[in-house]
This record gives sequence, C-alpha cells and structure tokens, in this order.
Amino acid sequence: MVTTVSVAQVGALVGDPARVAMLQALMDGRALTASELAQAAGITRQTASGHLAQLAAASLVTVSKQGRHRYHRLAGPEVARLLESLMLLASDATAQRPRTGPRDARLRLARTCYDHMAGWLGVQLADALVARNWVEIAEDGALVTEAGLDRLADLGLDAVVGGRAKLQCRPCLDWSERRPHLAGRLGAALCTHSLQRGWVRRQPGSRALDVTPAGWRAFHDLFDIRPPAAS
Amino acid sequence: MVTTVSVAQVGALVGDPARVAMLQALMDGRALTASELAQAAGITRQTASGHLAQLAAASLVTVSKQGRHRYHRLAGPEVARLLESLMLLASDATAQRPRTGPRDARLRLARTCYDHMAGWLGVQLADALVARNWVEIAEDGALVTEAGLDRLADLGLDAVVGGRAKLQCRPCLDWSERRPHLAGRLGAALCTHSLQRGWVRRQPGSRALDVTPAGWRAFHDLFDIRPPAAS
DNA sequence: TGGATGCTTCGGCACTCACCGAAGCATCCG
DNA sequence: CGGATGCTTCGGTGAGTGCCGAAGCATCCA
Repeated sequence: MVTTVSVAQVGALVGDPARVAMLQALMDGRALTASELAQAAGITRQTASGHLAQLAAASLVTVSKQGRHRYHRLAGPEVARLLESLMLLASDATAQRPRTGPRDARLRLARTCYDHMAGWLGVQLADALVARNWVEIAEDGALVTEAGLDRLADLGLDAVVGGRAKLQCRPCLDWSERRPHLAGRLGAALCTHSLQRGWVRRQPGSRALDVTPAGWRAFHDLFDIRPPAAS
Repeated sequence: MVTTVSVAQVGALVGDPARVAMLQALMDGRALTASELAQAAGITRQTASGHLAQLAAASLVTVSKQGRHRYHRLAGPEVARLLESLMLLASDATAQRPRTGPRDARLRLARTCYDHMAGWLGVQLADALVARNWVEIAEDGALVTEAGLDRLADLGLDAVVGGRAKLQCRPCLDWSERRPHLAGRLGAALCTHSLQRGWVRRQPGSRALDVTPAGWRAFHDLFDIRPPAAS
C-alpha cells in the first residue's frame, strides 16, 4: 500500500520524544528558533537541527529565515489537531497513574492549545457559555446561538461575529480535564481577547497561562468563574 | 516532561508501517483476527502478534476472545481521528508526487472512513446535502438544518433525527479529495443506510466500497450524483 | 485421546536512527 | 577585516527494535 508508507513516516516523526517535545513547545502557535527548541527538548543544537530538518521536509513545521535566526512554527492547524489526538490517547494510556507534578498543576489550570485556551479555565469558560446559552455543544460539533452572537458582539469580539456565522466554534476534548473546551475561531478569539485585555499572560518557555487578578475579576463578573479551591 | 514520553510512545506506535497497515485495515470499524491483520500488513503471524500486544497495551485496539479466535478492533473514534489526522498530513507530504495505482483508484472513488463514507462519493454526498440546504458546512463544524431534519426523516433515517439535534454531523477533511465529507452520527447513519439498502457494498479485504447499479440509481434520483466520467 | 488450527513466547540477527563532538557556513557587529 | 553568534553537516558509536524460525500454549473437532 502506497499511502501506508507515508502515514508511517509521519507517525515516526511524532514517535520520538525530542521531536514531540519541540512540537509541543510550538503548540502555542508562536515561532521559535532552533536553539530555543533544542533547549525545550533537552538536546544539543545539532541534534535539534537534524530533527527540525526532518519535520520541515514532512511539512509539519515551516521555517522562515530572518537574519541569522531561523524561526520555526507549526505548519498549520492540522498539525495541532494531530498533536491533540495524540495527547488525548496518551492521557488515556496513563490515566491509571495520576501523576501530578507542580509543573503539571500550572498546565492543568490554564494553557494554550495552539490558538485557544485549554485546561481547567478553558473547560470552565465552555461550561459558562453553554450555561448562558451562547453556544451549544454536542458530540459532533459546537454552535454559536443567535443570542450568543449578540452577546459576543457586545463584548467586543466583533471579528468573530463578522458574518454572523453560527459555525465559528468547535469542541476540543481537553486531555487533562477529559471534557470539551472551545476551539475554532471563537476559541481563538476568546484567547487573543483575554491576552489583549491582560486577563491571562503567557508564562515564558511554557504553554501554561497565568491568570491575572484583573483576569479573575473579569472571569467572575462575566462568567461567574472563581479560582479553584486549592491547587 | 511527563506527558511527552507518553505522547511519543503513542506516536511511535503509529510510526511503524506494519502497525499502521493493521490500523488502517481496522479503519472500517470491523473486528479482525490476528491472522487477517498479519496478512493485511504483509508480515508473519508472530510479528503481528507482538505488534497487536503493543497496540492493546496502549489502548489503541481492544481484543475480545471468542473461542480460539481473538478479534481486534479500534478502541474508539479517537483512534480513528488520530489516523485521519495522520493520513491528512501524509497526503500533504506526498501531494507533489501524484501516485495513482489501480488499487488507489477504487479507494479514491468510495471507501469507509471508520464509520462513514469517504472518497469521491463521500464528497459528492456532502456537496449535494449542502446544495439542498439540508446541512451547513463551515471550517469549524457542520450543522443539520431544520429542513434537513425533516427530509432525512422522510428518507427513513429516523435514528439520526431522534432528538432533532442539529449537531449530529461533523466535517471530516478527505485525504484524497482534499475537501470535506460528512462524518459524525449523520455520516455514520448515511453509511449504514447505504449498506443496508445495497447501494454500496464492502470490498473484501479493503476499505474500498463498490457502488451497485441500484446505488447509482438511488444516488442519482436522490442527490443528482452520476458516475464520474472516467477513472 | 490425537490431531489440527489460531495464536503467543523465545532467541538471535540485522538494521535503523538518535545522539554528541568537531568542523564548516552564513550572518551580524565593532 | 576579525571575532562572535546561530545554525548546519559530517563521522562514529550505541541503544532500541522490527523481523522471522522454532517451540509452546490454548481451543476446537473427530
């Protein structure tokens, strides 16, 4: 079978811990240099260089030269979807051994998932939007309601409701919470909006997000979300 | 990072040609024995047995003993999604080399994609449903319209419209056509319906589907779909 | 009970590939 | 121009693992 070979090749690329670590580091959607990715994966620059060459050859990442730097980023949402699928199944396999490190705790609270927010916060937001009847979530998809379009426009998320399309949102099963959070264009808009307003802040060198005091206030006022009891 | 290891382990599982071939053979949703899977992958039984043990340990497939047979099937839709993601990226990588074998041609025309129909036929059906305004398809999801719910009920797809939920359908990017076809519960219902009515028939030992003369008549009468000019 | 079938385990071989040290390019800066 | 920085290529080593032949276990059938 012809296609089988290629599929296995892509699979082999995501079958190496170092390469996966680099891809995970790129899951926040930003572009990173080879050195940064080498550090993220815990390997030397020359090894990382070889891995990145393979990933680029398979079109999993794209590179753009700027001076003596070479910036790498995920090739597109399909790659992020692939990683999501992998993480979902990986957490399945390790579900019986609940390992919770201090680093994991921050990731579990809030993190980016390519272009949207995931973790406890992401799930809480999804629940709140469903409770307010702004969106509907089912097994096979998610939908922005008429009321939701109006209220989101009130919030200043105009870019999202440009065409008043109902299908601007997609459920994405959270690998730590095992419940859906919001992805798609609405998820991405919520994420950038929260970053712009200073509600959440990226933690350097990680996909984890810090929720600022202003963020907790906003999430409480808008969506009745309070910080979890104890972490 | 703890999770990274597990993710890479899952990735490594889908990074072997033999294992991927077996998983692809299971993509039609049926349960196959170890011997059948060994033949599908072109390896000996004992090698296949080892691979299947690994896949089962990682919860990618489930096994059920029946007498001296051991039936293997995909552990769930998440695994099918993972394979879809892989195939999509794999076809990206090989898009520059259009290889079209005689075996590929049949797969391209119509095939199963876990529980729904894909290939040229799958895309045609999706287009027809969109053209009739039974479903809406956007980048982030798909939606059954009110009219669609009525018309599908007329067709006898009652199971689908049981709750008259609009979100019973999901777009799935076709790796051969590069355009969306219908998945989700509606996609699955269309597939089983077509099989029950004898519109399509499974080809033994393959995911390819044969369209019967009655099928062409039905697809033409219902959706104005004619056989493609030449394959 | 004896033989056939389906499948797994064991042992050894061969191959792939991730890894790093060292050297080689390309780019920026003083 | 010369030094510094970012990155890549090359060579050799070592660990991991896919593969099959042979033997062992479990199940069904006569």
